Amino acid sequence: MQTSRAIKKKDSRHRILQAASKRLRREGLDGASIATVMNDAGLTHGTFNAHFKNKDELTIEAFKYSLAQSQPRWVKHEDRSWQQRVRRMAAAYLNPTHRDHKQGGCPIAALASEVSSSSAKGFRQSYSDGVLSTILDIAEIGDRADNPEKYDQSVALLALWIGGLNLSRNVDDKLKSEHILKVCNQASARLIDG
Amino acid sequence: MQTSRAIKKKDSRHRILQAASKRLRREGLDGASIATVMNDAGLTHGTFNAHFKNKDELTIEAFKYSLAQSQPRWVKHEDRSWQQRVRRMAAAYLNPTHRDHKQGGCPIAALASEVSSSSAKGFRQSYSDGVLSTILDIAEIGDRADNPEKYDQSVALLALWIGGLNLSRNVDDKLKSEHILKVCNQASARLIDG
DNA sequence: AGCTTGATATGACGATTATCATGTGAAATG
DNA sequence: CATTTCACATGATAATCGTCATATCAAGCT
Repeated sequence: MQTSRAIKKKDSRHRILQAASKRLRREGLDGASIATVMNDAGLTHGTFNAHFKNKDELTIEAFKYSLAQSQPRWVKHEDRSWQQRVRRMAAAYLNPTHRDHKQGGCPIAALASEVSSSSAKGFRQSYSDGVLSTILDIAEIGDRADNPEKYDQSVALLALWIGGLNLSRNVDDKLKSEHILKVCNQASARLIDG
Repeated sequence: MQTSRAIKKKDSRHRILQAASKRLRREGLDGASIATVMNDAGLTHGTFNAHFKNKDELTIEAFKYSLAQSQPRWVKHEDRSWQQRVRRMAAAYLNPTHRDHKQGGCPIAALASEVSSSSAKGFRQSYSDGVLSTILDIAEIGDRADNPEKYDQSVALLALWIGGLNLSRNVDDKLKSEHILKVCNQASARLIDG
């Protein structure tokens, strides 16, 4: 049975994860301090250990949480073709809204250059798993062997998207930033149309 | 005149920048603590202020330093064509050696996802400038107007390279990591050959 | 009702951080 | 050679961090 206390705790954990995933994406691995996250969740910092073993565990869980949240990005639409589908996904990924909402956006892009220097081994593993499953999601296959060509195209697309999104986030000039997004969109189309 | 003291100080500053640029690329913005950097440079942490105003200034200078160091990556070779040149650069960028030597590699890739959350405003500006000048370096032009098509191709290439390098750094499986590099190399070729 | 459980609060701990005031010793100056 | 200058060392400072021991108080159980 779910006692009201258990429900309350589950709800708190959910709020903590929600807050942590936002901070994680917006401010990076070191930015999401426990005190800040707990405060965002409406709790005091000392209660943290009751919900997570330590910060590494929170980081891993928050990453998985945000990855699951951004999963809808890759789900099937009514697309006429895979080419059509990829073009739609590129447009959704490489656009000013996603660029300006890092805290709610793709965690793979948001943490791309921080993972390798993280001391949390489990987090690196989770990120790696996330990348590989995202590639398969883009390709709409369960394994590379199902369609090596599509898999390889998806790898290049994800690389282009992550790189393009981060470049656009880091270029001050608004016009140039949006030009980067546009150009990467076009390059996506060229990569699939062959 | 250069007194021996002035030479010594210049040399110390050089060693600090060298150490900081390595730490910055390997461990990110927060990883390069002053104490660690100064220790790497063979000095004590307290002396830091004699060389730099504060940590933000060090970060900016270290970034510029590493950008200048990796400039040779883009310089002219005896290439038969721009296509040939870009193919050579892609191969030099997207390879296991560069992947495994983050501390000596491209600072744009090493900090790609950390810049936007940095509190150091001057650093974001420097990074932005670095990105834009790198695009021009790849295109071998002085301004986008000189050759808009080449400029746009260079934008997409840089995005693909940064994204691909970071993905390969963050995928645990060695074979899959190297496959990512290979695939992005091929995609580079397709983006230029049209 | 009395007792136990558990979710959260309070507060302290050591470690690490950036910054800065002061001390020291050797190089530069006259 | 006496004095000044300056690169660097030493040590203190306050702030922030992750972690944890203990307290509180309401929910659940007998």
